[in-house]
Amino acid sequence: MRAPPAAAAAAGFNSPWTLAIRAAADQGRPRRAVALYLSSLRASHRPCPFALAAVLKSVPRLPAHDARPAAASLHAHLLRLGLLSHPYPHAALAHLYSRLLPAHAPDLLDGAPALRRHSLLVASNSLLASRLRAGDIPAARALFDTMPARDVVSWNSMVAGLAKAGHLDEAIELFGQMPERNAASWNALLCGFIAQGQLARARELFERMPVRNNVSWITMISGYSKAGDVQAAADLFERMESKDLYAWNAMIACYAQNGCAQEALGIFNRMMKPHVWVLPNEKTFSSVISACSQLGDLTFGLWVESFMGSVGVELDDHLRTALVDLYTKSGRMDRAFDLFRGLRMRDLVSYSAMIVGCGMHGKLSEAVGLFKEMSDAKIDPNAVTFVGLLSAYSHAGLVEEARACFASMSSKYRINPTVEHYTIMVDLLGRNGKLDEAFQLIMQMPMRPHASVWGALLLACRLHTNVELGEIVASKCFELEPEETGYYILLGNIYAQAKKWEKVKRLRNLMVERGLSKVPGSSWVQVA
DNA sequence: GTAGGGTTAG
Repeated sequence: MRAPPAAAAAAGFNSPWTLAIRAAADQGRPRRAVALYLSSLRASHRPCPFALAAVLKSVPRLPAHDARPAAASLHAHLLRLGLLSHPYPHAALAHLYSRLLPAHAPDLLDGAPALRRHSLLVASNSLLASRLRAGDIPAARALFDTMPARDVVSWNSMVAGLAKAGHLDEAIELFGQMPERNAASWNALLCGFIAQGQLARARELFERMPVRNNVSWITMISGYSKAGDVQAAADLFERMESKDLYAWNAMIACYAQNGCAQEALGIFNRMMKPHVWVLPNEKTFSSVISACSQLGDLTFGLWVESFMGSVGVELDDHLRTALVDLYTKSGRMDRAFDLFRGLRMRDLVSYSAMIVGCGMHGKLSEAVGLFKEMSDAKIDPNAVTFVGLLSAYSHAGLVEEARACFASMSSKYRINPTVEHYTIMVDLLGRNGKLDEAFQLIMQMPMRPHASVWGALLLACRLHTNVELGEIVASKCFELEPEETGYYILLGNIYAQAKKWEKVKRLRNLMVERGLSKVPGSSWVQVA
């Protein structure tokens, strides 16, 4: 933490209230920061400009719909108190508006108070950051080159901005020229390597950085997480000395996003232990709910929902969407619809979650209605949306509609069908007796057909007792998943239905030969 | 006060 300029080192800069508010803002607990500020007002009758500056810092971290009203009321509050021209709250407010309404960013430099040198530097840094956030590297560069003074924050912003925009060489060059470096400077480079997918290089840098802070660790952990290296992420997490909320959230998200739902809940439980006890926030619960959904653990999900209320976490749109996903997967469609209707803003993710849910539960007209509503709202669908829509048609057995929908993906929406879309189509065509068309579709797939695609067709061959195609398809399945006995059973069922007892016997011998014999014999004839 | 970390969908 930079010391305040001598003149500003007035009482209040490091008062307990200010420190607590600043800490809450830095820990990503904006609501707590606001609550603390309100308490500070009640506790002392003299409002403190430094406390105000600290609370303003937390406003951009509030949920989007709360940030603007909060900014407006704090602005009015400043005016009423006559503190608008105090350099600290003024700079904080200017910065805040630059984040919420970036178009107004140039206003940052015509300050209401006569800006002293250091305040001018802070304001310039805000403007620089705002140009970098907008991705306008030339404008940022121009400002950086003409700034009368630069401090480590200016350099850090520039290095981070260049690195994230993919100009790694320039970032490294600038980093080399820095007159002074702190942990954030190293983090800026680290972040750049990770953004470019250079994990090994990032790790090397991480290991030889002279200073590391929690941000460095978490940047590295989430880098591994995005690269799917869960083990590397977990190893780093365990090595961390003081795990803050961001660290716990990063690890829970890592597990949840990489399909390790059980482990995600395990980490959450650890953080809830009395001797650890870190107060969770919205991000924590997003990942936890996603893990519950993957596990289909409705009971735990319901507990989480009520627990959120008890720790004062508000149900925002992200959380609602995560819950929509959980409830649709658990078959609680009414509850899911209620949550969906309560969204402040419906977006691609929430529409897709709901459409997929409708698809899973055969609610065709709802799925189609939602898709239309979403198109009317000018929200472009993505591959997930079509998984939902296609499975809705598939459930209803509407071959013609599904074909048209599938074709429109690439022709109208420029979305390449994935294995999953092909699987749904193959399953639908197959179940409706269009075995040849399904087979042709698999042959046309631009990617390598996964066993599940062939498996869907094999199921259809059983349904329609097609021995000839069934044998071809089964051989593909055996090849792709040699350990999976289910395909042998399906083929056996086809033979049995066709009364090809000789083939049944030969298949059983084949299974014994391949060491797959521990299958109850009864399942062969069950369907016959 | 300005830089830097975690965010939901099949």
